[in-house]
Amino acid sequence: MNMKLKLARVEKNLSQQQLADLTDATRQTIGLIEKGKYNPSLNLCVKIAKTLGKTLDQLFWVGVDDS
Amino acid sequence: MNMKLKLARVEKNLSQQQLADLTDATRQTIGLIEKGKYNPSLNLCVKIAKTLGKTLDQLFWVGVDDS
DNA sequence: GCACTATGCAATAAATATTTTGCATATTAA
DNA sequence: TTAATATGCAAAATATTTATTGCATAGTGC
Repeated sequence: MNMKLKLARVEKNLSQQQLADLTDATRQTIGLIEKGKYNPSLNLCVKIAKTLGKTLDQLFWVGVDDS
Repeated sequence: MNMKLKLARVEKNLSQQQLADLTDATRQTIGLIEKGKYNPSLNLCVKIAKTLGKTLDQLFWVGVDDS
């Protein structure tokens, strides 16, 4: 479950469908990534991060300072 | 051409083959990623970054402060 | 109740990452 | 010269992401 991604999306008031449209993906793909069900490509990760105003690390890196 | 990745690997004195072994990938995959020829999965990016002691952003993010 | 949006889940198809194998060149060391 | 390492390139096979489609449920507002 990628909480950081879900939180960043909700903070921007975007639905899964809207984020999918903005990143040339589908709703299913976004949903599965948020659920941690798979393993997106780097390009898609970058698109998502830029769309949400975050970096790769902020959305997809398991940092040492995670609680 | 992913220079940041190549530089980080060479700084660690690793061959493409050695990095591939450490990340459960193949030499070809590492070579193609360094050449910018494709689009690795997030999991592989994370493995590579951890192996090289870097973060995703340091290897795969096109930062605003790139010269 | 009824329409509408948001999300989850699942099967199939399509696209593409990754592996496997082999051969090529350049470099370095014995 | 010969052996060994490092890298590039390419074709075919495999694995996995991603798209497509459809149906289900919960919530909201009319």
